Amino acid sequence: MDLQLQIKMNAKLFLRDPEQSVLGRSIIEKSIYLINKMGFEDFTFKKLAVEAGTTEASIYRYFENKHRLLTYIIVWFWTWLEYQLVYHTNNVTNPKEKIRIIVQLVTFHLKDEFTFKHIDKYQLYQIAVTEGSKSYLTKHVRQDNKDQLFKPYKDLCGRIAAVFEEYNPKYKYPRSLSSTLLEMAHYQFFFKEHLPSLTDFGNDADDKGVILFLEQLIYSSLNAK
Amino acid sequence: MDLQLQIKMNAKLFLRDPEQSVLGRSIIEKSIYLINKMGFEDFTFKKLAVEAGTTEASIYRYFENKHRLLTYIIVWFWTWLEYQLVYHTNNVTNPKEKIRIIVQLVTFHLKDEFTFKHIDKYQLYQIAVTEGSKSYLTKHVRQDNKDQLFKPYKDLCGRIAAVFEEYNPKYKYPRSLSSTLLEMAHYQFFFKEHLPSLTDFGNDADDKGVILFLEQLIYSSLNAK
DNA sequence: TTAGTAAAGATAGTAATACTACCAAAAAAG
DNA sequence: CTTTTTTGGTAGTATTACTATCTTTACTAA
Repeated sequence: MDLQLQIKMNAKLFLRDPEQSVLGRSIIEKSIYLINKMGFEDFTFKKLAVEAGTTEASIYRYFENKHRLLTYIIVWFWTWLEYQLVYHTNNVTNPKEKIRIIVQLVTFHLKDEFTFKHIDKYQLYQIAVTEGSKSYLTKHVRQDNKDQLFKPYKDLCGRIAAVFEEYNPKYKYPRSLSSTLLEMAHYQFFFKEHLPSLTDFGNDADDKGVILFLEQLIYSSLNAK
Repeated sequence: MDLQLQIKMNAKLFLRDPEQSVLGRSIIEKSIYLINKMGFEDFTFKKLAVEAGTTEASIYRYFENKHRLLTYIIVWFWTWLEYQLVYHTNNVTNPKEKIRIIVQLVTFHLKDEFTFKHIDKYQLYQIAVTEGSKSYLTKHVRQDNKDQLFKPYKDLCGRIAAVFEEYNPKYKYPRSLSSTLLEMAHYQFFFKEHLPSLTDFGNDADDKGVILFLEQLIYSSLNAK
């Protein structure tokens, strides 16, 4: 099965909707490739224009600046994560099973039925790990938040928090535990790869250790009296 | 009591040691002021030169580029945190009391006896919260790590992990729990201020909720069987 | 069929940024 | 005291981050 899904994005994220044209989709595709390859700091609209076979001016017709483009792709990723969460927990009643699925999802270990011609989800995941927090760690975070740019992240966080509350209605920090899970899924993975002594998984070939740590963190916190 | 302390920095962090000259110390002082005021993205060496009453070229004699300067002040902060940790837990034997001190320290709620003429520690703490992770979330993190730039962060993480192990020698993830604490102390604080629905402390006037959450997270994880 | 309109491309230009090369003054060392 | 080293100042370049304008292409609707 090859399901098609169109992710609807907040119109404030772009000047012209990149989903609606060949050039727009190419801009997204090549951004993901380039940001992942060279890092957000070295990524420029000039390089993107060359890669996409167009000009800087044309890219500026879609996105105000490179930070908005980063926010666009990161928000796309969060929105996709929320879709996946809903899709995979739809018929699941046991909150313990839901939590298992959530951890698999945020560590990118869940099989995904959806495909997007112009979006390489694994590359996008890697960008989310390394560059994701840069989308909100800015001085304009409050204005961006007012413009609802981070709604998909907050919705995802809220949905995971609701599962935590379902598991233990008396637990006092469902949202903070949820944002901790979301951030740490990325950070522990980054640390494991690049700064291994900040983790206990330095020599591991796979991500099982990270997953076990996250599960231990969640369950011990939710089960504590 | 007004204790003096000279923090020794890895020589790879600078081209010329800023601690050794009036201009150097002014560069550090004004960087902290400007990065905190305008955010790292809008901070430039030109603006810093104007603020410090010098020229761009003079600043380039001290630091290769603005990212290195950010790394310098963030690493300084980590080093200071480790000094504080050692200083405040020196005569403490009870690991539970040590953990209480650690949480107070990483949330910046511990009284500090040391002063530095040119470093405003509260401003530096705010930079650590918002810009800290940008020092290592780069494509050159591996080379920087080889150059030992992040040693103070790893040492701090290791020291906290050692306390966790002291509290429970059988606990399997002391380092990951330590890096989780260090990151989340900053992130929960940032979220509380700017994206409150990612936390459970949106309406709180103080940081008590964040502190209780972090303690609950640590103790439930360390106490779980 | 053709006139209208919107998207995309081409070209050029500006201000700021990131950095380098080189020069001058002061301090320290022999 | 002269020489060398340190330190700061001046001036430049390439790149980046945009903006403006004009032409071409493409689709759209009378």
